[in-house]
Amino acid sequence: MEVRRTTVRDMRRSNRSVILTSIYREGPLSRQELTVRTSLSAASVSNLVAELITEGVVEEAGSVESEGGRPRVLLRVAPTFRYVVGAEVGETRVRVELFDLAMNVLARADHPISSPTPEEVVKHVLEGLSTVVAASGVRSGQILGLGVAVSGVVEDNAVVDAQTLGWDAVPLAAMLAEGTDIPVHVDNGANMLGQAEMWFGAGRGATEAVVALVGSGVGSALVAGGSSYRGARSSAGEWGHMTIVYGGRQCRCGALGCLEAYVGAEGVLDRYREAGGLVDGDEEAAFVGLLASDSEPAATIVADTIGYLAAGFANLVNLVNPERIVLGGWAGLLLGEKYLDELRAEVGKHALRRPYAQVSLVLCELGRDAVALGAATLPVVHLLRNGGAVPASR
Amino acid sequence: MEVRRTTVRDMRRSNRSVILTSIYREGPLSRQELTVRTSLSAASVSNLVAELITEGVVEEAGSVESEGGRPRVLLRVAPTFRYVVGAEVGETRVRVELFDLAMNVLARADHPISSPTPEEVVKHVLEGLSTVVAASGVRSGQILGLGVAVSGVVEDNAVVDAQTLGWDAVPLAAMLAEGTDIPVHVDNGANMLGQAEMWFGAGRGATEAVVALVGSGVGSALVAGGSSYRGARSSAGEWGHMTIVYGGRQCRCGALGCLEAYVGAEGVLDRYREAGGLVDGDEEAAFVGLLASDSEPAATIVADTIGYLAAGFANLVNLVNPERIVLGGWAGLLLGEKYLDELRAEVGKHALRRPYAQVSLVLCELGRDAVALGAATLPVVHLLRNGGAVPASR
DNA sequence: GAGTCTTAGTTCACGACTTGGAGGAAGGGG
DNA sequence: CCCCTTCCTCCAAGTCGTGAACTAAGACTC
Repeated sequence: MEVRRTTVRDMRRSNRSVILTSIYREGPLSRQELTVRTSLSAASVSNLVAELITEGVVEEAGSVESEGGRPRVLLRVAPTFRYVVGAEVGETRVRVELFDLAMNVLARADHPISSPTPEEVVKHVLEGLSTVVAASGVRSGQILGLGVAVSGVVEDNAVVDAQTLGWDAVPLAAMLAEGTDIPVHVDNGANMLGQAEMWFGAGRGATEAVVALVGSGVGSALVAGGSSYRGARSSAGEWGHMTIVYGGRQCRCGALGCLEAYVGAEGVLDRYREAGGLVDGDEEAAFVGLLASDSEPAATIVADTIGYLAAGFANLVNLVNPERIVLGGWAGLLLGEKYLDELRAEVGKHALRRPYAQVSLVLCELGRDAVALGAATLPVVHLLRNGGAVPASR
Repeated sequence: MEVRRTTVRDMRRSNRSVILTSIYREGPLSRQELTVRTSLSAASVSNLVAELITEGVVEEAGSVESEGGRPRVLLRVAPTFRYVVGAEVGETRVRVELFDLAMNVLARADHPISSPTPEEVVKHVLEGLSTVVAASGVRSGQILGLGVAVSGVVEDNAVVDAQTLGWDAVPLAAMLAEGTDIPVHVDNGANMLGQAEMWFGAGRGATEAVVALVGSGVGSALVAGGSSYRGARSSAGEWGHMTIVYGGRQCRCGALGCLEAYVGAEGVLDRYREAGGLVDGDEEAAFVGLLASDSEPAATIVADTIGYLAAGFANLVNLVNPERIVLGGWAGLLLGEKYLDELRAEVGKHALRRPYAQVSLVLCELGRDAVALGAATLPVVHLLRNGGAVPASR
């Protein structure tokens, strides 16, 4: 129950946002189609669109024949109106990518990092930013914002606690802002990958969904009402540390029986090793080996993993009743590519009939490099929400 | 990312709603306080309040001295502007209560029911409605709406699937609407109890919360952003059938290892019985007996129950990061009254440090009779959302 | 190739809205 | 009785979406 006043200005902004969002999300549209979709009057659509065109946010893009009369003029968000930058901060590298508003990659920069201290990361992100700006030839005033994805809990768009990086209350947004004039947004990596899948991948069209990521660790992004759910203090979605075997295996979080300890790649390989399986090479190679093996212990471990993972999904299905679950993460994809049907069937054994019948389980479509893409959508979300108004500064 | 146009009429309605909601939820307020809270201009507050007073929704309620100048006139929602009715449909009885807008009970009617067929329930709800209307002397045109709480999944405010009642796709709202002119709202019982706790009980002030109900079965109401989260098709919150012991005890839902099979009163007593405990009397008496017993098996069972329940809470804490968990349900209250501290400590063992530090675990304050109260808030929510505009009909 | 039909988009007067500022109302203090 | 402070209301100004009338732009007809 939100309580916010509305002024006549808010109305204008809101309607600009409605129009701009429709054009952006639902491809080129004519004014006439906009009046239908938004239920605004033709007069208002015309008026608002004219304003957006004057400002350069929207442009005409050919026309399409109508049903016998004057052709409809198609409108799209001008891809080169502004540009956005997305950065992915991993444990071993920083990747920075620059996109136009149609989310075409115009430039990319990767930096390996040795020790992921905040200072190091800030330095590499800023260097990457300079690199992609220079490489793309985009003037920095044309850049709408920099979205940064970090694997940790991000509160208030700014402060990061990341156990894997050893960070505690790092004011990353503020640190980055010291080195650039471009507006900075920071968010959690899993949420950003989820965001990318929801906008451009397997989540398109869904409003209630879960993007489940299974890699070495296990996490998820919850999507409620079309946008990511953050909980009270931004740490919602910690699906990997859900207790699934009470009193079971020790998890690296310290608790017993977490889902991650059973279906995270590390946990799976540990179980395989204990069952007498042969684990060699790096984690990913070993995981592939496990899936390829037709030995008896391998089959058991894989079957068990599917069972545990299905129970984890079922818990999501029961608790949040999503319309779609999108499985991703490198281990999740490897498993899913081979055993998606088994997984679906197994979820049915653990979930309640009704919500199970309403959910579809699908695989991520974008691959694991979409994190920077997701991060780059942060400034775009901002733009759409503001109805295309860009900060007056600079 | 919602897309809805805004007109100048919406603006008015929205601002009326903001003012009315503030007055309703934050007690008597003066116009001056309203300008501060809503950030509307004094002129608009005055204008809107005048309108609300003319219509009778709001009334002046004394004045309070200001800081040296003209005293502030307090405003409140007129308790007798309209009335609301809440109904609780249980397996063995139907309870109907009539409230004024201040949620004082003016009349109550209970009907035992033998076989909870839809027809029977509809009949008893309508009879209860007549009874409370007659007993209270309220004209039926003054009744804003009838909220009905059913223990089952309620889609679109209307259609009910309830396994415990043996109902499948029962159009309860439509059936009730045939027997009365009063607008009917139907929702899930757990959500309604949660709603009551959020507005008038242990949930006040929280916006991200979970109301966990432990009785013979186990369920919950998820609250996100101040209102109940329903998921894709209204069945969110099925916390009881979360797998918590993979491959564990058989649950009545058919799956293995559900939380309900361990912490639902029925499951607890089954475990007690298997451990050699003495279970007699009805379920509730037996449960009280278990808690009162100082035998060795009883102590073990209770300790285990606390452990399982804590793991269930921890899963909620990790996944949805609530600021508050409110424990209710008759068994939950019995357990909580005696072992709340142990429960809190145990949750810490299963949950991640960060979200655990952000959540508070408290007991329900309203008792189990608050379901009808919660149901009666449905029409009130409607009224507040519409800014006090009542349907013109009748 | 002029006229006509159909659909798309635009212009404009109108009513509804919020707002800032001026002014009135209501109490206390000298 | 006057002045001060604070709360509240009235009014002119500015903004916005809307419906109706109007223009634009193709296709179709004869």
